[in-house]
Amino acid sequence: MPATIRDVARASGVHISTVSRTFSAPHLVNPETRVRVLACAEDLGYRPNRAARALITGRTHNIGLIVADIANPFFPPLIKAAEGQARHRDYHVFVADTNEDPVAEEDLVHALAKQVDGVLLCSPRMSNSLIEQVSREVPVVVINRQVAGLPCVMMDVGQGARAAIEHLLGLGHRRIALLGGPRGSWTAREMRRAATAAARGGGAELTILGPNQPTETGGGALAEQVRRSGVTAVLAYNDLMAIGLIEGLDAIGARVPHDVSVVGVDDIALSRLTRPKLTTVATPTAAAGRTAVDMLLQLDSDAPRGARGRGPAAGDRRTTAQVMLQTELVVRDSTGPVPAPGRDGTGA
Amino acid sequence: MPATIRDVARASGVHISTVSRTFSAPHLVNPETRVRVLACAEDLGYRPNRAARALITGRTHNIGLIVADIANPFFPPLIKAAEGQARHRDYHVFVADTNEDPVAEEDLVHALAKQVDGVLLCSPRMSNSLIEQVSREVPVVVINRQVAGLPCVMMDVGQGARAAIEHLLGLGHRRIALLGGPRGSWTAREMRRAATAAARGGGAELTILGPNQPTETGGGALAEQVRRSGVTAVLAYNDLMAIGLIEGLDAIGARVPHDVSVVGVDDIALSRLTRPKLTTVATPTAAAGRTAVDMLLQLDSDAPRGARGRGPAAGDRRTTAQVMLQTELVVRDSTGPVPAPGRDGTGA
DNA sequence: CAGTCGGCTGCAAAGGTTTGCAGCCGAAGA
DNA sequence: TCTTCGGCTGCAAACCTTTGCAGCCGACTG
Repeated sequence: MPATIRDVARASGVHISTVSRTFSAPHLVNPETRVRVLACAEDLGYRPNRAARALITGRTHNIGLIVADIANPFFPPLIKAAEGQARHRDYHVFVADTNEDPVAEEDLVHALAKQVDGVLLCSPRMSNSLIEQVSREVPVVVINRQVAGLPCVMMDVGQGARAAIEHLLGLGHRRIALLGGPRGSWTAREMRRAATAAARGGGAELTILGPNQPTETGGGALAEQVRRSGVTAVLAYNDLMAIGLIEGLDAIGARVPHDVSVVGVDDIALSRLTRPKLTTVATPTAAAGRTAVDMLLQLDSDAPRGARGRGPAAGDRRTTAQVMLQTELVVRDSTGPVPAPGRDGTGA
Repeated sequence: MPATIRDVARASGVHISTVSRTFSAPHLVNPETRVRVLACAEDLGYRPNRAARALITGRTHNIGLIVADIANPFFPPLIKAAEGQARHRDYHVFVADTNEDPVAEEDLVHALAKQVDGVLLCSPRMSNSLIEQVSREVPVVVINRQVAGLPCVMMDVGQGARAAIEHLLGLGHRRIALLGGPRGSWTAREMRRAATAAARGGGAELTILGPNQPTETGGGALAEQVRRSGVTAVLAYNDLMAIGLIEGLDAIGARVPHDVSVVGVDDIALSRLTRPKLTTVATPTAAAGRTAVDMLLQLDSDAPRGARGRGPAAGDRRTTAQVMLQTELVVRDSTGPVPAPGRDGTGA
């Protein structure tokens, strides 16, 4: 039923190769012929079959986007931006969700490999060595993680954490907790390192709680512990945890920011809607998505993996860009001056 | 570089057709041969090329999922569920975002058509007739809209709206506003119809405000109008609008639920996190995603669009299931008894 | 011993497209 | 008039797989 190149050729009285060229190399065909062919194609509703094209050109014009959890509000803006950018360049995007499972992640890359020109690995849970390994099978751009020798786009959460800690120091806080993220998270490590340094530099004591589930529940579960620890401020791994924590604290009678100040990370849409509005480190997720797509597409417009193309030549280590995107502290209502000493936040 | 079926054939000393059968019809090949082939395949890291396979079988094992706005918190759970279900059945999912643009929507279907076995049209903005038209090009399942003759999965927002209105009536409200959704939305129409009927049945007066942008901003913009209209309760098109409205009301000094009760629709994750927690009509979005995928896959396992398959035979109107999923009113903190008469909500 | 049958495998066409190569035609140059 | 050349177009191979058909072989039946 769907019109093929052959139908168009027959209808317009030319050879199929001419039709092909009309679409893929218009300058090689006589303008008159071209318009005729285009007219017939339009008429028949012909659209080149990308699968067949991919078979011979070696490019599918598809990319894969693998994330840990689509429903985590951090990802949708990134997915949206990446998809938009990709389509703008005439690429389609497979989106896949690993449910935070490193094994699923690896399987997914393999399953997708033959069907895409490259894969965006977003906040991967795999080990670095595994990432390097799969990157030999299909071009990869890593988001939210640094992997030596591979193109990466990261957000400077280190700087963000520092800014957050300094903000808290400025408000007089000297006992601060860091709610750690999930095990194996590059972001979590970076935050810890930067926060520790900043706290030390400011003469504050930093308590690290975690690793934890990077969810609202994960944050809520820590309320008791935060309360008991006697800290007056908290930097959470992400907004979800921060919000969960605020809920949890509220449930046990500690008010934010009066008794405890809380800072999140990501600036998800939600953080503007909770009460109190969340002070947070804004990460440029949309920009990250766009940048990563650009890098991936750049990457494989360089690499001619034509039909008979062999693997990367020896010494072919491409210039693997690593981009660090800036973050920004957004001060809202969940942080305030340190409570007067002697009060323990019980409100008594 | 990637191993082809030929490499495996050579390595295991059989013809390529035997290798092919080893994967696609194992029972046709001698067990001994089979294990040998499988071993070689494993060895060479061979994976069948789905594009080449699609070329001849006519099935891509891909589906398309088209949504209006990935970043709208209503969609991610649906996307996640659909993707999970699809992958569970060995299908991959293209996700595309139309930015609420009907034209982009149509283009997208066409662009994807050749590359997928079917498309999920989620809360489409196209006209019904256009949907029918594109459905002749590629199998389609429509989510959140009823289109005659096409498989659809809908959520019973009518019932939900009724339940919400009755809940408000039960609290004593007699002047209620409905914040309408975007123009052309089936859901918006259903809600309006059901809400009107329910209000009339309960002897209440229903004011309809809209159509509106189905966003937080859209809701916030209506705060003034709601306040002036003198209603004591509001049913919003969705949670985002409800939350925006609550924010807006708060900004002009009207408290929820003390002065005005607000009900949303969707029960997005966010609605549990705002203060006050939102009373809302929960829609089974994940179930909708899964169901739609099942229907789509069922659909084209019926239709043998084999290599030489022609279009649907005359009188081939398949039994096009239309599924209506139940909704449920979740009562939280944004609704309360009608304010004492004589007070106008100014707090005076 | 001839014939039949079943299980397994090989053969080759087909699916829709791209692309290097060769050929055609007309025009320009000698 | 004969070459040369450039601009278009046709030819056919190639990409990787599936699948109907036919062939092979050994065993069983009569």
